[in-house]
Amino acid sequence: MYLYNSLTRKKEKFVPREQGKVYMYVCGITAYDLCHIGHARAAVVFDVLVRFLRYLGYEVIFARNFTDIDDKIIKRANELGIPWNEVAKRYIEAFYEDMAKLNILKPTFEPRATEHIKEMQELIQVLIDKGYAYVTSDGDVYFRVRAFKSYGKLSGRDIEELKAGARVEVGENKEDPLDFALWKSSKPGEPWWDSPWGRGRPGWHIECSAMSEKYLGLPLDIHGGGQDLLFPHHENERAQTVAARDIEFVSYWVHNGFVQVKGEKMSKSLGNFVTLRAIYEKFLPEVLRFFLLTKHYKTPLDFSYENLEEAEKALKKIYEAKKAIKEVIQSNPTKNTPIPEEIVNEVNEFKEKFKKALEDDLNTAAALGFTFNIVKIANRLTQEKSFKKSKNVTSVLTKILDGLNELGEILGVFSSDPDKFLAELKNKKLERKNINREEIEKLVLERSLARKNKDFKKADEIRDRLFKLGVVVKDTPHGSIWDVE
RNA sequence: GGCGGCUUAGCCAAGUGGUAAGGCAGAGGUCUGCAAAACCUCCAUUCUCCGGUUCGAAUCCGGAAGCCGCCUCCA
Repeated sequence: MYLYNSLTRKKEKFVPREQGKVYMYVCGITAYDLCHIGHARAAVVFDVLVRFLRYLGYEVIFARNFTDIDDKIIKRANELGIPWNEVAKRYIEAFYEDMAKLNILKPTFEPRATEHIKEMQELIQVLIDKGYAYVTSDGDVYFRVRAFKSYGKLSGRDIEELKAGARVEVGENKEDPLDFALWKSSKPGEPWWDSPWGRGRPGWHIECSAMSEKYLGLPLDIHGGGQDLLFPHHENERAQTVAARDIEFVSYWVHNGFVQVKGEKMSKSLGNFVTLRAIYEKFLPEVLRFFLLTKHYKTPLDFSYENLEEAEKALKKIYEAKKAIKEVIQSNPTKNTPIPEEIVNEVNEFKEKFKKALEDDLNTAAALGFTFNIVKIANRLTQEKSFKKSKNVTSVLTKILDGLNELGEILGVFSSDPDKFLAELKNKKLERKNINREEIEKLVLERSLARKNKDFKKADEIRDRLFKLGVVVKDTPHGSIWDVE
């Protein structure tokens, strides 16, 4: 397995600290609002990484945190007129619902910041004792950035240049503008915890350092998150842990690229975000997941409903091939037809190629390319008369189907039952395009009757009508079937 | 301004020195009452541009242009 490591800015061979085990941490959400596609991308990317590492035989111990106390949560609570912990609870629940639909596996640990105040305080105390942090007269605690020599190493920043852009907020009492908060004294009306430095609450960065170490030990094999977390969040996490423990924090830093809309980053501040719930109203979650995997995880991914529809078509193509395979296998063919060698070879190589692509810095786009190659072969075997009545073809098809299911399980897509998926997809598209099912079925029946009576003129008229409604009819030996365009 | 990234067909997108995967759209054919789906064939002599290294470059080096991100909360 090779991974691009943000720390070294190189693709590197992945070697975990303990043989056969991977300790992985990913920054989760701050629970103050609904998740959008950007959150989904991060979740899917690291979910696939976990699944693939497990497929390779590693035991993966995976922690993903919830930031459940933070300025934004307090702000949101004031807006909604409910307690801050209610805000966190509400959005954590929403997160679970949205992620379950996306087929994201549950991490081994899901630590919450508010449940680890003690661990954070202990870590802060170590930093104070070692001279890496200081307490102000207001009861805030700051990290002394200049005391930490390799600050900026992860994000490739120069401390002098950072200084030029650094700002000091009103009321802050820092030694240096670069210093960041480890502990913030509470203002009236804000939640607080007791601490050696007075009542207050933790800064954002310290939770990840404290919780990742507690659950996974050091150094973490993999630390993931969105590219936007690289600076300052991850840089600060690294500073805290390295300064306190005198050991490198993370072996492999992995950052996923942004989801963009018309070339711009999708974000709260730009207001161009699309929530997962909005997507789910129109598309199956699996379609979104598939879409998110069509591009390499590091590069920006442009979101549009057109692109989602393309992903939907592509995914449908795989499921239709699976459905056809199932049907041929169930028909118990008896003949024996020689299968061209190149087909046999390609089927045999499929899994290996797919795996190679994922081993190369999780190249899901390339893996999907190989998937379509095999889909094409499967279609040929199920559609061509000479093949589809053959017994030996069935064994090849079984191999393809098993392969698709096995590999689909890594990506978390196209591994469901095809009939189930296609039925759900049809419903979703009917809903999306506002098509009345009864009306369509009535027309299709009418047309079938007309065809039976060889009244092709009427049949074609009805077909045109259906087409205008957004429905395509296909005539098969077993009768007419229809689908949403 | 500093740092980083990107630019491959009408669109989406792989490809990190050996002669351009895949998907969508499009054209022709097989099948079909006609269609649809599927299959077969075709669809980038060329990878933003200009130089260079090399037997050989989309891939390496230098330069230019355009776009994007981070530098403040953000997946």
